[in-house]
Amino acid sequence: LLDSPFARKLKAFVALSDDDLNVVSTLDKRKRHFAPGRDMFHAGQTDASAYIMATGWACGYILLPDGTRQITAIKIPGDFLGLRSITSVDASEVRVNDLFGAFAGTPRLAIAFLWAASRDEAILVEHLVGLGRRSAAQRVGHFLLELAARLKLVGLGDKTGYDCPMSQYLLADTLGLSAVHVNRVLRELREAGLATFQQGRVTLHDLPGLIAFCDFNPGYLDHDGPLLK
Amino acid sequence: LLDSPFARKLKAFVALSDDDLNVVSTLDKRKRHFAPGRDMFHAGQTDASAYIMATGWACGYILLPDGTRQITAIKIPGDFLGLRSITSVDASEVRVNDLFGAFAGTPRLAIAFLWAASRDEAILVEHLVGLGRRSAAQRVGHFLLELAARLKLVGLGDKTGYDCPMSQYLLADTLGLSAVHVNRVLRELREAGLATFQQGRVTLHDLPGLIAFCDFNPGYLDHDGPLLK
DNA sequence: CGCCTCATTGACTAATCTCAAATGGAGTGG
DNA sequence: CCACTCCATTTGAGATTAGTCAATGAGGCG
Repeated sequence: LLDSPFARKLKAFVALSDDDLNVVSTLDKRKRHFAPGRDMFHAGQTDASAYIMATGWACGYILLPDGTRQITAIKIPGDFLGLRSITSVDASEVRVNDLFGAFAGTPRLAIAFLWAASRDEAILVEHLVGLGRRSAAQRVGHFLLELAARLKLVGLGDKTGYDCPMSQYLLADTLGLSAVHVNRVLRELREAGLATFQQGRVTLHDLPGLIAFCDFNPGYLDHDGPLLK
Repeated sequence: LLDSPFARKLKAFVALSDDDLNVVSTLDKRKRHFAPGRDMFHAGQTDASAYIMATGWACGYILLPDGTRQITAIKIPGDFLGLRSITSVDASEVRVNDLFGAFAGTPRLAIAFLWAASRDEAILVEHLVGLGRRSAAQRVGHFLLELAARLKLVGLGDKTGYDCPMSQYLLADTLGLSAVHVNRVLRELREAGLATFQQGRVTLHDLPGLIAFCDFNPGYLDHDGPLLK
């Protein structure tokens, strides 16, 4: 339990005592399972619960009246969320009251949560920048690199790459592109020897090259924090 | 003081007692002034202060190595921020410790701050959706409508429109477009009789028409809250 | 006046989307 | 095992959107 993805992530950036970690593990009590494609939350739902992902991937999204979809966040194990599952997801339900209770006794834990929230916002901002000002190829590459870094932090993936359950359609709706164009860009990256996205597996063939190509700066993923904002 | 834009905004969504409002006004003590174009914060700066805007406009932005800029947020009076000023800005500096002190005695105030933070995130998400899935014209119109709603909440603007100090370049960097294209889109909106953006003034000639055209749903600006996330 | 910045417009280019079709694997029922 | 369907991927061709480059005005300001 002390080695859950969530605890792993917090430990990487906020010094937590064994007592703090024990409190974290008590939050992990109420386990729930979600089938692939199932909605964990609905828009506007004011629920007194949230979830910490243990296994699986999930995304948050908005549907527009013309039928298009924009994915607003991709969540992996260790992330805090209220979203929709992509793959089969195991998550711990956390009641708001439990959370406040946990904070009362362990202030460092509150700081860790604030740090995590601040990081989530930084990720959101980085996606905004990508949608606004990066080319399709840079956007795709940047996203693949971000996922690699986030997964590594919770102990997933390896030197060569990582497993990624997203279809090219999901990638398209995440990056504001058409699925057709995502496919073409992936081919470009593959032919340039930078990265491969195939059969549920992302392989980073030329990490330094890809980082240079996308102007990827991981600072936003391991920032100092938490900032107040 | 009880009628500052910030208090006004909070009051609109969270029931605050006179005591709560008095605590709010104590936060407004440390007034500061920022000249147009001046940076109030620098990237990555881990400062123990934040600001509440009283007058003026500000924006947050990221500069990319190729010289382009993406504006990540536009802030108006009543907003909470750490950013850059567009016009001359008056703001109250708030120390983190003061904030925690204020929360300790007035829990409803903490809820109000959480609500405001949650609303800021909803605005960010809506911009993300716009960049990813809306046409240039819808994006521009949607943004003009959002500003109208946000300004109205803090008592700025009127039935016909509002004053807006943004240049078309700033609008372009906010919406992920080129300044030239922003100009063209504004002309379209003008010729369609929907809205005018000229001489620092936004005039909404056909509000229902513009709302329909942009699929503007203000729900994200006055959501129930605060949600946990 | 001379020098800015911002707004405006035209002509052309480039990026991305849409439509359409072909491919290929995974499951399903016979 | 085979035929069939479903879904994701792949590719091509042409249309559309938005960007780039370039030039001209219009207004503010020393």
